Amino acid sequence: MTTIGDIAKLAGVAKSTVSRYLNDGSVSEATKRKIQHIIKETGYTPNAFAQSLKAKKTNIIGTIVPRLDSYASSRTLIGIDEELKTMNYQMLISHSNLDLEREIENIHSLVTQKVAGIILLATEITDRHISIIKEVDIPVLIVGQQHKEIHSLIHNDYEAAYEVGKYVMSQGHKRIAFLGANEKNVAIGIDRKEGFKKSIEEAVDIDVRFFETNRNTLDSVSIVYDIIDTFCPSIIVCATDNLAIETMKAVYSKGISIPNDLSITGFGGYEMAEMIHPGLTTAKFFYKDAGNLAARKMLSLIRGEDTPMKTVSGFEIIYRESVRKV
Amino acid sequence: MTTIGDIAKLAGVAKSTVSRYLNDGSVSEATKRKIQHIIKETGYTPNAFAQSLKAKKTNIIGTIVPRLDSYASSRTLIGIDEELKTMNYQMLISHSNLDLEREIENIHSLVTQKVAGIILLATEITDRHISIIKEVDIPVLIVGQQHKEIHSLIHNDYEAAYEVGKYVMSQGHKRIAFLGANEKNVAIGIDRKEGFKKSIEEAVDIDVRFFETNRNTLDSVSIVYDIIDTFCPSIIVCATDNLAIETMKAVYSKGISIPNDLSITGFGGYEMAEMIHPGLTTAKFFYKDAGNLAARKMLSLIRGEDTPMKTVSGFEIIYRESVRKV
DNA sequence: CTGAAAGCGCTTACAG
DNA sequence: CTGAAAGCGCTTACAG
Repeated sequence: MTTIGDIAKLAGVAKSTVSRYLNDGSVSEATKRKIQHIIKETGYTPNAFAQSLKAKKTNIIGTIVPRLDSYASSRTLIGIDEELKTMNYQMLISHSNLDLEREIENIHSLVTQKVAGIILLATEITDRHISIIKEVDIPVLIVGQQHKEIHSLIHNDYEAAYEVGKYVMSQGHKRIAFLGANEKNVAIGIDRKEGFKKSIEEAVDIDVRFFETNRNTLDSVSIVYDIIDTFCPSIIVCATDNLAIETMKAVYSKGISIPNDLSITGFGGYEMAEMIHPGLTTAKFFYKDAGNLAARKMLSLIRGEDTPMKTVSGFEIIYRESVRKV
Repeated sequence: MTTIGDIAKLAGVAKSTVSRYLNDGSVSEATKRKIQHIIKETGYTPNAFAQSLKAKKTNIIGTIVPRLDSYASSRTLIGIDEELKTMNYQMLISHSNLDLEREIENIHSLVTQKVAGIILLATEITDRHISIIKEVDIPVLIVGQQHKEIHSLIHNDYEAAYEVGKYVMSQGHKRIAFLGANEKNVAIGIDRKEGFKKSIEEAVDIDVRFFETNRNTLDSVSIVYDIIDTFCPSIIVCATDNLAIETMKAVYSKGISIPNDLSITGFGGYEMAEMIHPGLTTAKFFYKDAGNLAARKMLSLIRGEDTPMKTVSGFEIIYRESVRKV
């Protein structure tokens, strides 16, 4: 292992000069070239531990992800990683397994590891989150949820749901079931529902009913059976793509055809929404782009630049075959 | 930030004693209690950089993942992380984005970061992989592929494919299409095909044809149309679940019904295979368990224990509605 | 622009 | 069982 001392000796300069070359760079052109050459030759890379020990900061951004096996999370992480790399930062992932307790522990342990900042892919923001985030002295950015006291990056759940609602009505649907998710997840459980509600506000002559699951996926098919038996809608608007795909399955199992007898929509724009048959009409969010954005926002937070508390990432409605015009 | 020096002062002992308490622990009961108490009170956690700088090793296991947004990868990572935590190790993920060049760079950069070992979720093992893995002086474990010169953990692709083949024939299928994946991925492209071939060796009166895509998913629907038009099988055995799901879609688009007119099977046991309609018959691999196993295997490699070069993780055939008895 | 020196928070022989 | 001291590989005032 070559150290900064070896480089210095080979270049005939002091360690501090090599260090300066590596950092601020107030070094003469001649020595610069000499050092550069030697570093290339030896394949020297600075010891990150020594750097961090001395500099008391790292170029590591910690991320906390509730579920590694979720399309939205993975895509967001890919976006964060991609952007961080270009800025010479590194991403460290910690997995909370949907456990809010563990999420808080993870914040602590990332702080102990002296990460430069934390990006939390959030599901639910509790008071304990708020207080620990404020108490910690590195920037924390939440993605997917918002809170007025914390920097956040959200998807435009509200607008997306509004557009979905408008589209559904434009297709002539009058008996509409909205299958929502648990309200503890504000973005998915509440914002999507409220955006949808807004869209039907001025509609006349329609019948809308709201249903809710305990999670972002189906707890049991019985809720779908219930919706069909008691309400008999022409369309079910589901709050997530996974929910929509599971609903489709439950619908089929009753011998009902999609979209001929019943239409379905989702939210998310997961890869699967396109792969299945019929293709799922959905509001697509740009998870990877949001990840890029989050990384950039984190960097400006670290640099102490003036950064808006809330950033909103876009969406696009994808029209596929799961919705029929009535 | 409290340091080991603060603890020492408060406890009235030397730093080395505190350090000893933290490590080997040859400390008297009395001082042990004293130190323990102070550590608890101050919430002291050792500075990981200083530790690593001095000890020249870390308790970090680097993982290299080709795609973060793949079910198999995510579940494996969850398994690795889970197990590593119980052994007081930490997982560091680096993403290669399916780029073999980057995979090799990642190995280098993990080594630079002094990780204790590397787990590579492999897709393709090239000669350059072999040589860099041998040249590096920390243990490297590949998961998902095998190579006789490297420690590996594989899924039982061969046996699983054999069982799938046997099952398909037990259901009376005689015109069978096998839709394989790119052979560069040996586990998926070759082992699954060979296992399947083995199962049909002694079958009489059947007609089997082999097709191949360039990736693990469908490049275009035309290959499915081709299979149907030129061969007209009663079942298509697909080398991955994603391939099977996309094939189902292509099949539907021709107005063909599954499984009435055509049966489909996959490999993987992805969450989606269950969520779609009809449910996909598939060989399920235990990705999370494999991750657990990989972590344990890595630890015994680090400890220099005697470890078999190759470990094989199990599988289970899941029977769902996508296959019909003819 | 450059170098000598101190120090970041630990660990590890060594001596007692 | 315990402590003093050296040193891991860097960075950063300070002085020139």
